[in-house]
Amino acid sequence: MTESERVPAERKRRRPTSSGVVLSADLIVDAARDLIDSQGAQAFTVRKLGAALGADPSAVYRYFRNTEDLLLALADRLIGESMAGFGPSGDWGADLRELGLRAYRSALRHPQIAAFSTIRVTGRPHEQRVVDTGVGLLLGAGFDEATAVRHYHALVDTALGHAALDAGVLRLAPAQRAADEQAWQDRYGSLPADEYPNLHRVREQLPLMAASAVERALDLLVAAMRREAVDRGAAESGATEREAADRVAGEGAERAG
Amino acid sequence: MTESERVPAERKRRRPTSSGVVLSADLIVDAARDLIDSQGAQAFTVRKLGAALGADPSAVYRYFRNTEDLLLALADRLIGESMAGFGPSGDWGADLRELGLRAYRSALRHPQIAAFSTIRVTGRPHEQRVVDTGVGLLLGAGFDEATAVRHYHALVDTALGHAALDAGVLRLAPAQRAADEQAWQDRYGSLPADEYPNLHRVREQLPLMAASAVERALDLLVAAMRREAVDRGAAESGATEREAADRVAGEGAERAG
DNA sequence: AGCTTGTGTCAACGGTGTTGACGTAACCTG
DNA sequence: CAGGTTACGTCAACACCGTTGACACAAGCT
Repeated sequence: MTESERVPAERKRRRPTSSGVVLSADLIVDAARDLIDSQGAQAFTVRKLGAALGADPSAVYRYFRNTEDLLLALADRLIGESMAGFGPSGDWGADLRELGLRAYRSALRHPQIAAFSTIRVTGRPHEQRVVDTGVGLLLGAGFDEATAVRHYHALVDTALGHAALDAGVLRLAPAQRAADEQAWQDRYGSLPADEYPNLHRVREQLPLMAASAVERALDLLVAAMRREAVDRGAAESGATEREAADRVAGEGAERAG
Repeated sequence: MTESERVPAERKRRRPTSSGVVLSADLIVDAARDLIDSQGAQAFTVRKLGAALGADPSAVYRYFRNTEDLLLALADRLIGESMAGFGPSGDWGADLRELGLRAYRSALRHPQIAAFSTIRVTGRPHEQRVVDTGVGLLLGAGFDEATAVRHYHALVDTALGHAALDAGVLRLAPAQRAADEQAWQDRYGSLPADEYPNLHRVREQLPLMAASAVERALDLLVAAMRREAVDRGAAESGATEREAADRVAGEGAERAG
């Protein structure tokens, strides 16, 4: 885990800090996550991290090249956590939806990280595991390699994109969020029917926009993929489909351990 | 435009700076955009902005409360620019796709701005115009009010979400981007077939993931909406039941507060 | 002409990430 | 059990950052 330390070799000389803590890459990642969770996103600082660890801030640089490197390691850990306990149900469409939702939720749980690091391909083990699973679901559904990759990409990026979007709302201070919402209602609440006829017509439905659209977007994506799979299945014979699905299911069970 | 100045009143005493430039909110927004466009996102700094303007950095605070206020004003301008020249073609699906793509492109054109400003509802005229147009397209396609709002929301948020995602890549310096891509290929290029069977199988298609998935996602969304519209048209009487079910299902996904 | 005051400038504060030098303690060798 | 290497924690410093309060001055009004 957390492979990209500054010095990739295993550590032997584990000297405790002045406060007695024995540092490690994992411990630092833990502290970073706790800091972000408890203090809020903008409270994350190398100096505060050092204080939370009971160590000099610069000690972090013995383990990570820079803060971004550290945040990437944190992002990968979150990916792993979000997928804990996930196992294919047999319905590839529902599984893909679940996969996207899990990515969304975990990204959203840590707004700062979501807005900053879901944008990067971490390329780390947890991420690779998820990609393998997701692509496997689509291959099992009968899509060819290129289409499976493209559809997986569209689905996951959509989930993460919504997360990045919604994370921004969470990053706002509560007071400002309330003010924003009020301003929104003020502006959209009373619309001139002649100038904005469509907005006027749907004015009673506009509060629907306050909720995240991620589930709806995922539903639509999966629906489109399902339809496409059915069309493909009608054209060819669906014999291969069941075999591949079995392969995916077996792999998911193995991952849990 | 640019409404949220520190002092909303119109300015009268326009004293030139030491370098002879006469400041204004618009001029500052212009300079900020030029700076971001030319120097890159992370080059944006109040101090550098001051230098680019030929003024003391603190002069900016006579026009905007803080940097975020300034960037919001900039975001507002971009919304207007992105929709310039848009006109419905008659194919509502294609128009919706175009609407989403325009939102995506304009957000992406200024990565730094996209990363944080797509999260805010500006509630200003430009935005209202876009919402009215998009909802109108869906109403014209035969969707009821609630569905039109929800589908518009899903489409636009997906486009903006992808923009926020892809903007992160653009925010990286070119050298780092290349290094990232190389690292990505190294990690995903040679994966053990036994551990990652699906990734191994699609390994030749993985470069497809380097490109943005926004068009593919929009295509899938529009395809799903088209299919739904056809179904609704075919069985007009059964619409009410499905609608009620939708409303119940949609209530679970509120943004966390 | 004189007064008010808006506005540009200056200096400063308290932060930030990051680095290079340094000492010391932990491990390896003998 | 002694000595040497050196990894790693610490310290001080650098170059930035956003933001603010005091100040000077010129624009505009009376």
